[in-house]
Amino acid sequence: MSVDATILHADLDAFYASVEQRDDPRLRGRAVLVGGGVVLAASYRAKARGVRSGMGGAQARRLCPEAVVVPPRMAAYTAASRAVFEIFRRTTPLVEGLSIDEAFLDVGGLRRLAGAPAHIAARLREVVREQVGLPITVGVARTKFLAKVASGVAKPDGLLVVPPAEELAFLHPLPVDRLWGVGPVTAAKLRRHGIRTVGDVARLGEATLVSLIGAGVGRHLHALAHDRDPRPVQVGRRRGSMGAQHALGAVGHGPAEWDAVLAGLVDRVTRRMRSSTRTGRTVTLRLRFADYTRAVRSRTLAKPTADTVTVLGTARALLRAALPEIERRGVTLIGVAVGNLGDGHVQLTLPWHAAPPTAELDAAVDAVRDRFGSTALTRGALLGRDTGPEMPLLPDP
DNA sequence: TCTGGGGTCCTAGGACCC
DNA sequence: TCTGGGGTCCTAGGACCC
Repeated sequence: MSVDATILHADLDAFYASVEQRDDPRLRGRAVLVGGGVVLAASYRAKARGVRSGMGGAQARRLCPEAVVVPPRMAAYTAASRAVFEIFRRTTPLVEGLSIDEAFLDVGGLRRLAGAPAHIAARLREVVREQVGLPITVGVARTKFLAKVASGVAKPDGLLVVPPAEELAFLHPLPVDRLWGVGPVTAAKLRRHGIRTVGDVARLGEATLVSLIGAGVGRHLHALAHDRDPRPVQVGRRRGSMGAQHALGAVGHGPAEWDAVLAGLVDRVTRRMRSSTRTGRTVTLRLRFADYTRAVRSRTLAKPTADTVTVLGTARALLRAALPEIERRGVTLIGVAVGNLGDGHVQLTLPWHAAPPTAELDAAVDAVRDRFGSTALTRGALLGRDTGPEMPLLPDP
C-alpha cells in the first residue's frame, strides 16, 4: 500500500445534463432537467434551486420553473462515457469503473512517466474537457474512500488533493452522510444519538457503533472514520447481474398487461446478456406495490442460460406465484433481473483426432445448446472460429 | 418529496452435507 | 435416541449508490 496520495476518483459533473449542454449551445448556462416524469439529471443551475436527481418532474418544475426539460438520449451518454473511459485507460491501466460516469484510477506507478498524481489529475481534467467537451471533477488521495469523498467535496468542475498528512483534518469535520455508504436510514439512526460528523463517529468505540447500527455497517464505518481503507483499485470487474424494470401507472392493469410487460423486460435483458456473451442462473422478479413497498422473488436454475424462453418461463412462474399478493396490494413496478452471471463461455474438449465436421462436434454443439439454452449458437458459428475450444455465445444477429 | 431505471453489498434463516 | 460444529447454497429483505 502506497503512503502517497496516488488514487484518483474521477466523476463527470451532472453527466447527462452536461452532455445535453455540450450538444445544444442554447442550453449552456441554463437550468436543464433531463427526463420529464422523473429527473434523471439536473444541471448545476437547477441543482442550486434544490432540484435533485430522482425527484418527480412536477416538483422539480415547481422549484425551478425556468428549467428546460429535455428527453434522455442514452446513446449519446453511452458514447460520451466510452470516450472518457478511453482517456482514463490512456492515463493508466489501473482503472476501476464504478458507473457510467465515474471511476477510480491508480496512478501510483506513473510518477517518472507522467508526473505527480496532482499533475496527472489536472491534465486528465483538461484532456476530458478538450477531447470530449465535458466538465469532470477529480479527487486525489491515498485511499479510494478518501478520493471519492474528495471529489464529492470538490464538485463541480474541481480538483482536490488530500495530502496524507491532512487526512484526519479533512475527514473529521465532514457530516456523516458525506460518507460513501451512509444513506438516509443510517444517518437518521446516528443523528438520534447526537452523532453528526465523521469525528463524532471516530470518537465512538467500535462496539458502541455496532450496537447502534449493526455489525456490518458499524465495523465498516468505524474503519472509515479512522481512515482505514485498504481496498485496492480493481481492474476488470464485471457486473454480477443484469436487469430491466418498468414502472406502471396506478390503475387499469391486469394479468394480461403484467405478462406483456414481463415478456418485454425478459426480452430486453436476455438480448443484452447475449450481446455481451453473459449467461446467468438466478432469475429475480422485482415488484413494487401500490404503497411503494418492495418485494423480490427469485429462482435459481440448474444451468446458466441467456435464453429468452427459459428466463421468461421462470419469471412467469414467479409472477404466477406472486399473483394473489399482487391482486391484493396492487403493483406499480415490475422488474426482472438475471444474476449469478457467468462469463458465457464453455470449454469444449474434443478428441484430438476428431476431424472437425463430425458427430463429436455436433454432439459438442448440442451440449453447449443444452447447457446455455442458446438459440444463437450454430455449428457453423463454432467452425468459423479457430481460436480453440473456448467458445462464446454469439450476440443476436 | 409522492418517487425511474440501473446496479452493489450485507444479513439472516433454512436446507443439506460431512 | 439425541446430539455438535462447520460449510455451502438458496431465498428474501434491506440499505445504499448513480
